[in-house]
Amino acid sequence: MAKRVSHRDSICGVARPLDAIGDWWSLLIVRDAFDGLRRFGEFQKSLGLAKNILSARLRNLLAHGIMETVPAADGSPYQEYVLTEKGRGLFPLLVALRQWGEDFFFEPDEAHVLLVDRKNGLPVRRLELRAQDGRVVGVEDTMVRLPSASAE
Amino acid sequence: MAKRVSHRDSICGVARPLDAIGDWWSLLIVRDAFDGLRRFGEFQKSLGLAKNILSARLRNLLAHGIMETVPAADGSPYQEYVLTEKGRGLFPLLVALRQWGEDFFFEPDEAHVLLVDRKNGLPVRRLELRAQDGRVVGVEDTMVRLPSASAE
DNA sequence: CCTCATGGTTTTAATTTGAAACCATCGTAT
DNA sequence: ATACGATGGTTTCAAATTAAAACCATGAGG
Repeated sequence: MAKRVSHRDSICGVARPLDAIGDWWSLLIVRDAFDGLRRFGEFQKSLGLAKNILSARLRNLLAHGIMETVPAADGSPYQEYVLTEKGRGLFPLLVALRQWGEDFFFEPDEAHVLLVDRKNGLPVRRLELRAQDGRVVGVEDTMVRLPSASAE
Repeated sequence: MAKRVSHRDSICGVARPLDAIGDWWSLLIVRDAFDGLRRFGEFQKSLGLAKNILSARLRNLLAHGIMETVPAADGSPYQEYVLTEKGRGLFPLLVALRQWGEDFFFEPDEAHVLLVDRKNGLPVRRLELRAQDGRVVGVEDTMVRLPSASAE
């Protein structure tokens, strides 16, 4: 599961997380978890993937501390899979993925699910990256800075 | 390359984009492209992946309209790979991934690259999702709404 | 007990990945 | 012209991963 990571990536902040969720299914499992799914069978039914693969993915998500198992819930003797704090931290990423998908993978008039404010049912705004002073910044306004103390 | 997508996913807005960038390398290529890399050899050197794999990934990114080739630049007879509008649309997603990585994949004192405001060198703020009225909303404040007209 | 539902693991085949070798094109020096 | 190195790939083949299906374990209900 763990892939070798090149030099630059060890401190890059992008490659490391990809090791945890960088495959097709893991993010979909997390999304389903956000939608309230908890049981092995629910995930399998929703995603339609082989049970061994789901098993492996859940194991990986558990190993990375993105999900955890909780003993019961409705009295059944099985366990449930729920997001940890770390897993819930993926919310902005999923929103970003969803908004990108809406922008470029659907026809303007094509129906798709919408992320809405639970309070009033209105769609949420677009994600915006802001600088310390509050300016909205895009790619061209930012740069990456390497850590001052040269590690490695 | 194209994976079968279950019913719910066809309109979900998350699964579709994953088909385009849902593997380990593609996002790293895009990140490198944001960092200014353009040439086949540059990507290969930076990422340290096999040439055939890089070739396949670039082909896929081209096919999905995330990158495009431009004929020259510095006079050399080769082509360069640059992000399209669609590709640049991945910026928020990469920021989200990076911020999640910073939060959970590095020790508090561990060195890592930082995304900073080009204007003054200060780190950017965290991504925040806001409702129409400007409230910052989290997972629990939102829900997904299926399209009213039942498609399929 | 027998049987069913749930939640997996094992087995086996197909696909994907990766390393290395090979090849094509252009620019340059001879 | 022609050898040669740099760049940008493709082909080949072994190894790892994924997927489908069969199998197994546990507890609940009859």
